[in-house]
Amino acid sequence: MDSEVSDMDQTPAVDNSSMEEENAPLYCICRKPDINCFMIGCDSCNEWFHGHCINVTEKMAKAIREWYCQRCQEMDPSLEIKYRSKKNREKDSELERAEKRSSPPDFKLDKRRGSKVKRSARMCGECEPCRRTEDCAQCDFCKDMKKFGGPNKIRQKCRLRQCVVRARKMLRVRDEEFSLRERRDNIMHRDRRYSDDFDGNEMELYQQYKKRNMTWGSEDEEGPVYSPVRRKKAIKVKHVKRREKKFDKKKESRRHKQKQKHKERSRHSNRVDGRQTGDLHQCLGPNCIEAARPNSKYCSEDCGMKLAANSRIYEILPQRIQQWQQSPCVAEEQGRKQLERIRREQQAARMRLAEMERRFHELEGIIARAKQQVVQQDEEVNETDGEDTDLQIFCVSCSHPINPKVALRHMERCYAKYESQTSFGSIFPTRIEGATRLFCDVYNPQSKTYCKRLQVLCPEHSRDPKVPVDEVCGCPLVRNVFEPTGEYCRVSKRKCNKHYCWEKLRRAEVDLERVRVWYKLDELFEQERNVRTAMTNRAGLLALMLHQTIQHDPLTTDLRSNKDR
DNA sequence: CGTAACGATGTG
DNA sequence: CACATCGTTACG
Repeated sequence: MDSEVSDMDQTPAVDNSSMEEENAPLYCICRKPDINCFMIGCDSCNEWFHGHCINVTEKMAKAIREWYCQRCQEMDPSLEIKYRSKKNREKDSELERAEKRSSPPDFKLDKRRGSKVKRSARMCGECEPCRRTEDCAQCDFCKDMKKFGGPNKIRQKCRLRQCVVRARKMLRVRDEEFSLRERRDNIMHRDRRYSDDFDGNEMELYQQYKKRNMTWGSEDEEGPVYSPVRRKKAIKVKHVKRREKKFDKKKESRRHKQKQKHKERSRHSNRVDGRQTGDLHQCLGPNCIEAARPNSKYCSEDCGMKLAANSRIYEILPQRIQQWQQSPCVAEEQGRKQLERIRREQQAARMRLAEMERRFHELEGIIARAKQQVVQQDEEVNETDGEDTDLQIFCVSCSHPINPKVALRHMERCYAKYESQTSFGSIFPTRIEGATRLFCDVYNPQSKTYCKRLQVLCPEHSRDPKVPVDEVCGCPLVRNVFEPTGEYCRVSKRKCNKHYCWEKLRRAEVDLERVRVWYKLDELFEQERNVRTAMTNRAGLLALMLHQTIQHDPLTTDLRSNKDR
């Protein structure tokens, strides 16, 4: 009997290794998990069987009303497979389909045997948790339930009622709640029971099933029993879509897992090798004759320190320092060059910054002067350039058609409207010394951020000031786009559509450039710091001890000859 | 990989 | 229809 069981275990093992879930519930004579194929349940023992293992097709099952497995029939010869009458077949088939053929084995109340315990894909029906009927009211899942005043967000069965065998591991009782040992014992015990459950002459049965294959007839061109291709064909339609996805994913992850396993294995073996060779050695300490401690090269810490001081610091280090000083350091040279370059760029950036600051003040001057202009009334006549009225413009923000005359004004406002609906912040306030009016920097207590728009351009935190009636536009007029004429637009600011918000835009232009230069400076500073750290760390104690430069004399050693040989 | 959340679905 | 609880998914 024992030998038979082990034989039985071996047969499916061929395939088991490739099945991803070690803990998936096993079914059928083949003791394999639910593999997405058509399955039929025994109405006596409630075990589920893969259709192809026992040569029952989905079509055939339609005609079956009650079905009993080989083993049950042998134990109780009165059990007979019952078929539907042709009349009822059509009617009942829909109903029965759900119960009989669902895969994985769906809910099934064991009414016939009088037991109240359910068996399902997630319930073995026999373990203590499965038999338990009351919720503990203590675990997180219970506390989530409505009846215990919870929000019903988790919606899982009480931890104490999660099946030991089939429930997903994460749902079972948490480790803290049971001592580890206790749990391990439980599981082992239960696993035994389960395989015992199916210990009968399974090999024999299997052979018999195989022999009987012909008697069932094979109308559904059932191929070889273990062909994976055929298995796919038999997947129950209802769940196919979802499950196929899952399958693909699992395949992926399995491949991944194998890789990981391999890595782990090799790492592990390395470690073991290293350890085992150092079994009982003499302490490596200078002049020490004691045995080394296990897992150490020395008999004591003292010896380790002594050796380090003697051989490493007093002997190796001076040599290394000498060696280091003998050859010129290429990296050092490169570092110096980089520093030079960085400094040059910094210089340039500072100049640019100064230039921008000058432009900044210049612009403010221009604006101040412009404000002193007086509004010229007769300009309004010239302003009526009605020749373009049939031209249509669409706002870039809201895409509404707008009058070209007010286009600038509209788009500016429209943009501001949308822009102020979003935030653009950082958790740090700006700290640039000596810079005036750059970032908005308004603090938002909700998101705990400081606004990082340009101050002049931030519609969220600053509104354009209301224009007094008598204010002049004052935009410096130009000829051929770039040549300033020295004159200013003298239309009333409220009416000037040509130069809408010109101060704002000009300021933004300057500020943007200033920000860019600051960024550049920041970047350069970072680079400088990196290069400097690299240079100071070079030829440090640790580096000297860890690395050494081998001096190849170019005259006597030809590196290539070594390789070519 | 575990957790939280939630739609889906079977049950009473 | 409410409830129980499953399977899936987004997320950290």
